[in-house]
Amino acid sequence: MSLRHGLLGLLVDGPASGYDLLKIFEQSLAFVWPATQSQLYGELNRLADDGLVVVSDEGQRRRKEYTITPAGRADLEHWLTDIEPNRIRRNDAMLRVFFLGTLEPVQAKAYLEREAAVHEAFEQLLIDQARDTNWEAGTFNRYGRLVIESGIRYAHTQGEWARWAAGEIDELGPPTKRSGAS
Amino acid sequence: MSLRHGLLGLLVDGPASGYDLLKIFEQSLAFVWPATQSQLYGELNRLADDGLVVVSDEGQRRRKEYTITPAGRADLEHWLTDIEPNRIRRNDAMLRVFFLGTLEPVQAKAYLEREAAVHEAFEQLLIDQARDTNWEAGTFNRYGRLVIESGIRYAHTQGEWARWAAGEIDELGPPTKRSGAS
DNA sequence: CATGTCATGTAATCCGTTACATGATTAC
DNA sequence: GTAATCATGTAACGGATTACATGACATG
Repeated sequence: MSLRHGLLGLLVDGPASGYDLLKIFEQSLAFVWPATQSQLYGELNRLADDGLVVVSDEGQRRRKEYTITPAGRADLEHWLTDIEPNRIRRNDAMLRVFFLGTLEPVQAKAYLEREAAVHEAFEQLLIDQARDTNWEAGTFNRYGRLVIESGIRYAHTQGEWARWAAGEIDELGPPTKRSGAS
Repeated sequence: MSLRHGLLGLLVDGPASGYDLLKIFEQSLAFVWPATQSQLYGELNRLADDGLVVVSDEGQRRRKEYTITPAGRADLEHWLTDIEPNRIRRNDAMLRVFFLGTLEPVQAKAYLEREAAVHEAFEQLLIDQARDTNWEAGTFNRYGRLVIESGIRYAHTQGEWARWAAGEIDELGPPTKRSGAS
């Protein structure tokens, strides 16, 4: 139900169309909660069915403008204060690390160095974005700054970790092959 | 396709049943890639259909022991070296931070302090687990140590971030309510 | 009048979760 | 003999991804 509440949260800042919300999603929420166009339009219709938003205006080009209702605001607040966040954090890149021992050490090391490079680049991207954003405008952006700071710290430690881990490979030595050889 | 390759990776360490693999998943891979019993048994059958594993033995109590095939090993290696990891990291807890401005500052602060506490507790849990594990046994565990170290660093920085963010709330001031009030 | 952008929707498929169902063996 | 553990499977449902489809308006 996170997409649903993501949309409600954006609508607190004012009425918007699905198209508007999609653009905002892509620029801001996408790194913590990506959503496709399909999913977003579907969810808006369901929110309207449930009375958490209303179509407050129909503009040109079939545009439907949605406004959050009091019920929607209540639901958002309930979500924020009473529902435990889902702590499940799937991490494809980290899953692979478990199995690096099945590769030659050179390749395992290459994998970790690539990870380091990716995180370092991403950190720089976030730093640039933080610098170029006007943090004054709107509640939403003010808290967005906290989120981007978390992203920067995350990318930084992951980069550091990957560099350290790449160094550890030499000490771990060659793979032990069970079942097949031995 | 991560569950699939997680299973293949575990089977490199030797033949195992679905039941065995489920236990290993729960203890080790679960924090980076949780899987349910249902999903796991289903995927093993699909792996067998695709010739990446074979049923090498049928034991008591309907137990089926799976062994990875050369094709399975090749597929695992291909995944590890040629396929870019999926970088999408959905984060329910962080999504909420975008919308903390819709709450009273006291509540926003409470949310972040709770986050800090959760991460600090989790960090301690991982530190204890790292201390109590025998890191000598098997390739798998040796790389598992790198993963757990990453978890410790992640939990640590997230905890630090949440404490810092809680402190920032005072400076961000009261929420600006658009659409409804104003 | 053709192309681009604004704007919304549907359908197929995949992955993951929850719940249910059942059988075989061991330990008390 | 009954409870616990080992062991595997199915069915229903929901969320996410991809692809496809279409319409309306603006610009050159």
